[in-house]
Amino acid sequence: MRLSRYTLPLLKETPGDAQIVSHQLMLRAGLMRQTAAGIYAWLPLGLRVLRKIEAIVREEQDRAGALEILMPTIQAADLWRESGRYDAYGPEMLRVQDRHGRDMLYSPTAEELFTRVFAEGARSYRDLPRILYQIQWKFRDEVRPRFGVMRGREFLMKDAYSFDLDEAGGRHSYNRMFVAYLRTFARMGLQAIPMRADTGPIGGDLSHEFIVLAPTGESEVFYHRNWEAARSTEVDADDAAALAAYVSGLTADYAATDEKRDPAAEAAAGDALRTSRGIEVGHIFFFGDKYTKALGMSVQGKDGQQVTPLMGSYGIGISRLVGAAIEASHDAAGIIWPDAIAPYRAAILNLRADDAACTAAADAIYARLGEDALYDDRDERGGAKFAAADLVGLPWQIVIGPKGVAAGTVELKRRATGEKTEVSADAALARVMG
RNA sequence: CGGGGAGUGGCGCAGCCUGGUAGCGCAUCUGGUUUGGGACCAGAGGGUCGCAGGUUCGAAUCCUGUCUCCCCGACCA
Repeated sequence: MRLSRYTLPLLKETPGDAQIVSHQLMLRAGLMRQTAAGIYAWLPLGLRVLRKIEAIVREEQDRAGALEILMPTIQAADLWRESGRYDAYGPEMLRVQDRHGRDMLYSPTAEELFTRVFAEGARSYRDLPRILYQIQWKFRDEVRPRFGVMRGREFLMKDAYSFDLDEAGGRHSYNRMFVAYLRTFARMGLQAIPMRADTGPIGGDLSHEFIVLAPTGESEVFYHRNWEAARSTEVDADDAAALAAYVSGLTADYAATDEKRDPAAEAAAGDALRTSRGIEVGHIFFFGDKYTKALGMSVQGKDGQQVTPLMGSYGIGISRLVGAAIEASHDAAGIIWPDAIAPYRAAILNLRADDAACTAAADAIYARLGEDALYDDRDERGGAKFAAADLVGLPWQIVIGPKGVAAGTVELKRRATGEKTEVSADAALARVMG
C-alpha cells in the first residue's frame, strides 16, 4: 500500500484523554478513533491488525474442531427471560425496544442463543459432542469504560460454546479449548499464562483466565517462573487421556489471579514465585447444565433416555488483544508489532521521492513485496519518515536513499531490535519474506 | 453510582479571576530553499469558544440548567 493513497492520520502529540500507552499509540499511529466513551471506529491500519488476530483465532478454533456460526448482535429478550439472565444481568446489558415496544437487547454474550440454535438441530447423542463459535461484536455497558480498546463497551470477541453428553466429555472439550488457546496466543507472539480463575456469575467449577503479562495490566497475578519459558503445544487433542495429562502437567505449575491465590501453592513455589500485572485476553469456563436445563434442551441417549447436555464457554477478546499486544510490545518511539499480527510486514521508506533513481529502486522493492508492504512514497523529509515508521512499528523497515542507490544497497532495519544493516535489495527481501 | 477534573480550528494548549471584534505551537495548503533520523523562509485557509437559557449596550469570560469526555474507587472478554 502506498502511503500517498492511504488514510493514516498520525499524531505527533498525544490526545489528552488517552492515559495508557496502548491507547495513546493506537490513536497516534492512526489505528482507530474514539467516537463515544468505550466505542471506537477502526481505521484502515487498525482494522488490518484486528483482522490478522481474528484470522489466527479462527484458524486455531477450526483446528480444534470448533464450527463457526454467526449470531445476531440484537436479540429478543424472551430467551434471556427463560434463562433468568434478563433480570440477573443488570445494567451492563444494553436494552432497547423496537417500534412495537418489544424488549430487545444488544448481546453481551451468547450462551442462550447458542444453546437454543444448537438444541433445535440436535436430537440424539450422535449429534454431540460439538463446539460452536462465532466472532462477533458484543456490547457491555460498562460503568466506567477506560484504557481504550482494553475496556471498551463495544468489543470484538470470539465466543465458543461446547456441548457434551457427560462431564468427562465436557472436560475433554474444555481441554481442547485450553490447548487451542495456548496455541492461539503463542502464534500471536504473546506470552499468555492460563490462571485458575473465579467462575463469576456464570457459575460452574472449572475456569481459567489467559493473562498476558504487562506492567499496565488491570489485575495482579502470581505464577511460577516456569511459565516464563515457552511451552510445547504438541499433544493429540483427540486423545482425551493424553490431553488431560498434558493439561494437568502444565497446570501443575502454579498460576493464579488475585482472587484465586493459594498460599500453600505459593509457599511450595518458594523463590520461583513471580508476581506481575496482567491483561485478561481469554477466559474459559465449564459450567455444566445451567443453560441447557433452563432452556429445556435435551437429546436422546444411547439407552433411549433423555440427556441434558453439559456446556462450556470460551471467550477471546479480539479487539482487546490489539491493545494488549501494544502494552506488551512498544518503546518510546512507538509500537513494535509481533510479526504475526503486524498490519504489514515491512515499511518501505523512499528518502527521496523527487529523485528518479531512488524512486525506481523503491518502486522495484514495492513491486516485489506488494500488499505485504506499506510504502512511504510521499515527498517528505527522511526524518519524518523514520519517525512515522517507528511509530507505526512494522517488523521491518527498508530504507532507500541516494547513498544506498549509488552503492547498490538498501538499509534494512529490524524494528524490534533496532538492528540496521546495509544489504542488497535481494538480501533485504529474502530476510523480510523469510 | 460516589469523589475529582475538563470541554476554545484536526492535535496540544493560552485567554476566563478583572466582560470590549479569539490567540499560540504542531498539523494542513501555496511558493521557494532544502533533503540519510520529526528542516528553514514567506504567505494562506480553517473556530457561531459543548449546548440552552439568563444578566449586560456588549459574554469564551459572569449566573442557571443541561450534555459530553477524562481520572480515582466499586464491577468486568
